Amino acid sequence: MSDNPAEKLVTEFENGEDFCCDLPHAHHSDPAKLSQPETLTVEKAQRMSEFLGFLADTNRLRILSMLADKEMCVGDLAIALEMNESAVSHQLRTLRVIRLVSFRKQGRHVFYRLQDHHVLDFYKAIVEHLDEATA
Amino acid sequence: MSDNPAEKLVTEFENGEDFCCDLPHAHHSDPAKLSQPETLTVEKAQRMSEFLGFLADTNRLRILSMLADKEMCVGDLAIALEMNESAVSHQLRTLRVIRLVSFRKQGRHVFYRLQDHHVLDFYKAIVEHLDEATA
DNA sequence: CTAACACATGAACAAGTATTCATATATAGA
DNA sequence: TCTATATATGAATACTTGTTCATGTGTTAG
Repeated sequence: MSDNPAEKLVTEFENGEDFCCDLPHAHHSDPAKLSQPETLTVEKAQRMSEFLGFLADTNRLRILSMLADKEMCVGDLAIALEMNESAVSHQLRTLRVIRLVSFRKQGRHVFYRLQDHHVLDFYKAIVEHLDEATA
Repeated sequence: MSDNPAEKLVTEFENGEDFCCDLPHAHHSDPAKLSQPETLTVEKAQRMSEFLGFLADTNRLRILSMLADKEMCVGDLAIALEMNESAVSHQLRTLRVIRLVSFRKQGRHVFYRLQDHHVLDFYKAIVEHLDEATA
């Protein structure tokens, strides 16, 4: 919300042809400038893709969707989502590892919930953006 | 690789116990209410995960990061990202298919750019949220 | 104690995917 | 025309990942 990177839109092209492409690949952009400040470093891109990859699963999204509404235990999640309990447990483990959910134990049950409001906000943001994108 | 489960925070009271869990799984939530309005349908979760999956790749993110700044041709992207040209072309193809980028041909070159502002907005939103999330 | 239950976890298998290599198409220049 | 360049694409390979099955751990009830 604070930073506004790469605001410069992509709507300028035309005029083409003569200001470049004369030599066998005489780079169309200044090589020294290939790494702008806004450009993702490899490391950051890796962290981002890793995180998005964790989100990019139908059942994990459905689990998060459930937990966005209220905390639930493993068995009920399995029933509600019509999934194998083991599968749910495995998915919850990965969600736990990346700190998207936390849990509390109560007797034989383990109740899971979204870790914090950031997760909920991000989840909602994705849903909204994707409603537009895939409309 | 970060194998550091969030196993803390678990410190919750133990009391409870009697207001539920009497029967062998007498669901903790009303079965009739398992599908709330906010709950993702399977179809929507699938579309979302598919879309997120396309984004969940280090090199695709780096390509988008580049194109967020300005349009670029395949060869320059390959050089800037130190990737095989073929790999870049393949990735651009998938980005094209899901309409995240568009292109214009100019002589032997093909210049790619982000498809529209939604893509840029979404990309920025992710970067911001992940800055918080992975900070 | 013993049995039933709730959940976790490791291993194995299946399905998906990114990269590379070889090749194809298309354009520009000689 | 022929050659070099720029990009695209199919196939093969290697890698990742989600699910299932079997089993292990911990808890409650009888």
